[in-house]
Amino acid sequence: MLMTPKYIAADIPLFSGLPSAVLAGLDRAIVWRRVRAGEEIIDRQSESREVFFVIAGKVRVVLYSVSGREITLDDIGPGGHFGELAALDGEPRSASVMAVEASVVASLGDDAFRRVVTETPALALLVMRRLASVVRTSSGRILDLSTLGANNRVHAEILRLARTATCSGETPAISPIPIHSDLASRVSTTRETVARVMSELSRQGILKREKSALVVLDVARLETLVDDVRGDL
Amino acid sequence: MLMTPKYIAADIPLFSGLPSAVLAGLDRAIVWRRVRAGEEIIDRQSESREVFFVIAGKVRVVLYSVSGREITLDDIGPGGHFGELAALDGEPRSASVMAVEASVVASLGDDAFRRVVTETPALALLVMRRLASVVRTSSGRILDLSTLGANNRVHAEILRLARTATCSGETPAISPIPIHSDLASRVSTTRETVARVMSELSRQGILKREKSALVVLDVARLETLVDDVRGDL
DNA sequence: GTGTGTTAGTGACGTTCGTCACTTACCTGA
DNA sequence: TCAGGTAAGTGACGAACGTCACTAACACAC
Repeated sequence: MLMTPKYIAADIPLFSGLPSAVLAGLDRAIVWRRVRAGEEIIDRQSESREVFFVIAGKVRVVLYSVSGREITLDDIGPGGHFGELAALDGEPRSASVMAVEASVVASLGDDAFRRVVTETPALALLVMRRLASVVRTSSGRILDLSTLGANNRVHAEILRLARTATCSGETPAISPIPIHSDLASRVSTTRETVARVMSELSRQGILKREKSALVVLDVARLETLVDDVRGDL
Repeated sequence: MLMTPKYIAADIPLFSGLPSAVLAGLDRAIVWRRVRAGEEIIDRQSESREVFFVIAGKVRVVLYSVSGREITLDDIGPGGHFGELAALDGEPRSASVMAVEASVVASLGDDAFRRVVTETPALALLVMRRLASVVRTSSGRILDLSTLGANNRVHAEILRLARTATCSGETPAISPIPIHSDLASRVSTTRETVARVMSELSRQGILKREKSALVVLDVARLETLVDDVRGDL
């Protein structure tokens, strides 16, 4: 679904600092696209090499097991980019990406991407930092998968959500309420396990499901649930 | 354990193509070090920021669970480097690194590293590609941890070892025989599980433990063991 | 030889959690 | 208001596998 170019290269935060000559070149190379919720942007087994930039909306990086089970690696919002791996090393796509909401994305061919990145040291550094951050989260996830049981991974994930949702010392309200199956896909377990863990947390008075938010009543107790088992192993 | 500088910056493959003026500068900044087998090079909770280059020997990147359980992320040999994450983004170390063999490593401060990387586009590209490759292996591992049971992860790992050990169509011999607990740490299971899987494979005539090598007698059957369960999930 | 240390191999047991099979609760549109 | 679709909650069951507790095999030292 192509678009009349309402957007320009300067709208991509990663490129915002570039000299206007470079931006002009990029404008010619960038393809803008509007995608519907659920639409696939990168297919794991495609031969494409472009880099994508999220302007609006939200996309999800997923892995599929042969059986069709879905593993969520990351969600990327406005200002983020994805697809650099194939553009950098020329290998096949390592994951699939789909829009979770209606989104606007820009795409840039691999050659153009490598050129602009190598020409602009500051940009190269940004890309490297983004890669570094992906490596860090991946390592964290490997650690979780290796040392925590499924229940505790759910605990840990709720804790993460609570921490990012909360403004300051207030009792955190996670909103909108995450879909259980999404949560399950993020921590590599099943919908049922997530439901059971949440029931149990409610029963213990740690969590409360309200109309439109998940309220974490007792963060401290949730923390000990995670840490204890980490230590017990 | 410092050394008299028997080595120079040009001995680091990553830097081999640099102009000699840059190399001279690096020579002044690089610290050479000889480490004994088992010695720790990076401690996860240290504040250091240097990048290290492996000249000789072998180092292992590991994560420790709070309980002390060890998770191997990667082994790095001559020509490889590690420690870029902290040097790039200034965050704390994400993993610990120790020498598995007596090794020679070079280290470069984070400022100097960022400078030389941003000054040299080709170098930036190499670093990005290395990061990309780390992301790819991490994703693969997350997939394995999420979709494969412990037994099948051992199968998959033996298969990987067999594939890299074999020259061409011959029956692959893995040598030296990997230590069970090392293998276990790489696929996040226990020593006991590895031993049991190997016994079972021997019983089925797929694997044979010889004097100084592990011979994979039936690669095809090993492959189906992995793929079947990937599909069955 | 005998001692000490590391690596392997294996049996028994119990927990965890994925799977299956339902029921229930919403929401939205006709 | 009823249908149909999606999300959530829960019970029962069983396999997988981590843990514990040994024994066995081999090495190197003295």
